[in-house]
Amino acid sequence: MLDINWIKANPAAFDAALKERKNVPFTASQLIEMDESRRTAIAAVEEAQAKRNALSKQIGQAKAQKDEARAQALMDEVAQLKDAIQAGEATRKEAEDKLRGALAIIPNIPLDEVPRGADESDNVEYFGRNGSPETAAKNRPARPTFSFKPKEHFETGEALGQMDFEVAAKISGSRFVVLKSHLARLERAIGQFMLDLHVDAHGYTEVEPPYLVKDDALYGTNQLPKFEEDLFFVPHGEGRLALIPTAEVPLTNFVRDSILSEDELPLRLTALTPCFRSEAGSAGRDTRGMLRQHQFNKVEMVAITTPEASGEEHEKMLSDAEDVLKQLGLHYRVMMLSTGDMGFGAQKTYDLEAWLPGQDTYREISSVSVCGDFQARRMDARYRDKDGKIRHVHTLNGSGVAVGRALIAVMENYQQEDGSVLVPDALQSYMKGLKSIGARS
RNA sequence: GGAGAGGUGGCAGAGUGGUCGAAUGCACCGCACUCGAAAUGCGGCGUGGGGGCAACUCCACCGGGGGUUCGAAUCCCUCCCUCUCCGCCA
Repeated sequence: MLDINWIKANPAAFDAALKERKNVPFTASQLIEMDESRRTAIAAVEEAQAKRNALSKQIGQAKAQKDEARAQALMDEVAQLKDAIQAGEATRKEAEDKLRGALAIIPNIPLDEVPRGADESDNVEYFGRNGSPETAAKNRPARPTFSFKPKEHFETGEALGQMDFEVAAKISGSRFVVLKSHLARLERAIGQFMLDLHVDAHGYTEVEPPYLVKDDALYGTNQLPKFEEDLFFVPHGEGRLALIPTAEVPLTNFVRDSILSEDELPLRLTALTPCFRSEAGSAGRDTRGMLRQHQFNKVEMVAITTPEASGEEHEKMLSDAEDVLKQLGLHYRVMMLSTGDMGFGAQKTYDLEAWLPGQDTYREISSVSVCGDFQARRMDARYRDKDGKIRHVHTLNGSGVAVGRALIAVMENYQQEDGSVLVPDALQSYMKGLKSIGARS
């Protein structure tokens, strides 16, 4: 949620900044007009309320003095205000709802350094603050070479008899997978390894959050009101709960409706959870394999910071995610998303794309975003700074990383010509020392 | 799921229809005393919004929503949550 006062002060910047973002339904002048109506309505109703309060106070005094005649006269007078107040309040609510509803579907303003562009073809490769293609090549795992034609993960998995889409379809339909045996264990190992890494080496607090959340929480992290069709809901009492599409939802909402003190920041949380997405708009995309599923596991990182610290925290979070891929020996690149490719709530997003030799391409395996105070305004998450001033926090979130996609990357990068898959060094202790997953395992 | 009790400021805890945004204590901030600190004394100390250059002023908020009333923290309805007991249960 953007600040209407900021829009009022910077209408041209608002219109210019959101030009590159998709589906921005309002101009600054429209929003400013809504705000004018809102404030007019507030002024009207508050004037009537002030009058009513003053008269009511006099009634109390008159009654205390046993002056019933005067009390009655005042009561008659104030009774006439009642309709005006009720009507005024309705007008006010309508005006406020209209403005809030409009602001709720307006995406965040990209930071200046974000490349302007229409879609992912305008994304720009990123090598770090002081990085270059050379330093990146030196510091990241190299792209593997193969003496045979590498297979896609589902070919390998099905040949191993440990990845089963048919059984999954029987049980749950399309976009589900069943993992078995050592591949199931490898999936578990990857998740445990990543979670441990963020907790032990990167300073995050491990969290086991609820997987079912309320609409309010979804609103706070931007899934509602605009992206309802991407979610799974279950009925609950008179209402409903949603299955989390990402642990970002429960973790970020930790700070909803609260005023933190500055020395509690930064707050760094991580969780390994299943994620549930209906993938409503992606019919026909990535239908083969387990790249795009209705359910997958993911390790999520969330950070809550001061406005001053969020930029640096974003770089840290990126490097925390990169560390996972480095330790797993997976070749990757980092893309800074263009304005047209960024998510709704982001000010700036880095995507980590792992090299998938079976697909002969890079695929997104992590997305790390800084949201500024956009979510904080929606959640009313604030902190008291050193001078006692209350300000909105900044929020960041990033995958660290998607477990299912990491499994794909491991399977494709560590595959052998005989169809077996080597276990990366970092995972062997999680696999009881197992070094290779073969057909007989 | 049933019965009962409760939800008030950072915390504890008064307040059952009018001058209550709310006593008191703790915590916190400033000042005085002190070499310094403690103790003590004095003062300050909620959030959001409207108006105003400002001083300031008005409105709303006592779990959420709705209602009664000239007037609601206080009365009524409803929902949520917490606690105790019972039932069920991984």
